[in-house]
Amino acid sequence: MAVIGRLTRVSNAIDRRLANSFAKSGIDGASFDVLATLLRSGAPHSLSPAALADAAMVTSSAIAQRLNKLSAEGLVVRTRDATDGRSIRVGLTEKGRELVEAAVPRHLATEAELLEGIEPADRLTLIRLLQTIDRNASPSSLK
Amino acid sequence: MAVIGRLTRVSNAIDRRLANSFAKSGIDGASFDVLATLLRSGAPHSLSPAALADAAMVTSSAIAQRLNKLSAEGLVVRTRDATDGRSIRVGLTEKGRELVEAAVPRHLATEAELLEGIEPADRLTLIRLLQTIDRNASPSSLK
DNA sequence: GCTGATTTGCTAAGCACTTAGCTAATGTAC
DNA sequence: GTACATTAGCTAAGTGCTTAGCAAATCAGC
Repeated sequence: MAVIGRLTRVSNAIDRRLANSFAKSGIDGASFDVLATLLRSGAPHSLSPAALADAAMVTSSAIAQRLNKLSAEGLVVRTRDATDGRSIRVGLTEKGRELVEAAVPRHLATEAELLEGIEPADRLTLIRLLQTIDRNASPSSLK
Repeated sequence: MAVIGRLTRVSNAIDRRLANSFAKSGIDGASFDVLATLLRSGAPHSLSPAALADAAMVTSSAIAQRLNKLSAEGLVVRTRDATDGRSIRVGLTEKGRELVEAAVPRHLATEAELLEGIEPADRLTLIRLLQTIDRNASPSSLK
């Protein structure tokens, strides 16, 4: 048994492994998360802080702090939205784009290493089981 | 695909669910971790901070801070080890024992809920796959 | 078109962890 | 038996998250 404990443990191990991979790209996991989300969004590589918070599954406050850091490093720029004065557009700078484009392949390689020795069929099984747990963990009626 | 991302996501969902369960017992996850480890250790329910850090997979510094909190709440007591002046024995107080004994059944029930709808055979498969990823994540030669 | 409610993003404060570095007790080499 | 290294636990400082709460812009009802 001890499924839940093991899952948590593996998640922590994965975190450490990925952090190690990101460090080699001169970045941290939270920053990569933001930059990669912007990159994936396609041209013009800009999203609102709210959209970034949603994608990262953290609070908008956490995103504001990540953006402060990334902005100070010159990896993203914040510009006011022309059509809605409340909104902000977060865009990748040239430097930010180059950094994340270099980090992505290394990250994918690390993820591939983590799944080495697991057959495609088993990967699908794993996804199915995780989905079940996810549903159990987030019941609409949270007691 | 996206196995790794999903695993991290599920782990976070589990954390939130367990935190919700612990809250109903008037405790937090980190505190429960310490108290339950002491309870599991059997009579006289006392371990060293180093042993607790090992079990919780956090630094000894983190354990020292958890113990400061638990001690202030009267749930554990620190006593010097008679045979080794450097060592400390962390023991459960009566209050701490009662609290954790009340929290355990609720915690087990929550874990059971999380695994609802997963057959015993699938649980074994899940454990096997997680073990593989764990091994991949912690290679002796961490590059 | 004005007023109150909502949306958006932010800062401040609190929390639990980490790393760095400290003190005190014990072990080891000679 | 003295000097150096090691072990055990701790505090201090830094990090990145959370919740609480703020200010500014927009929306909705009348």
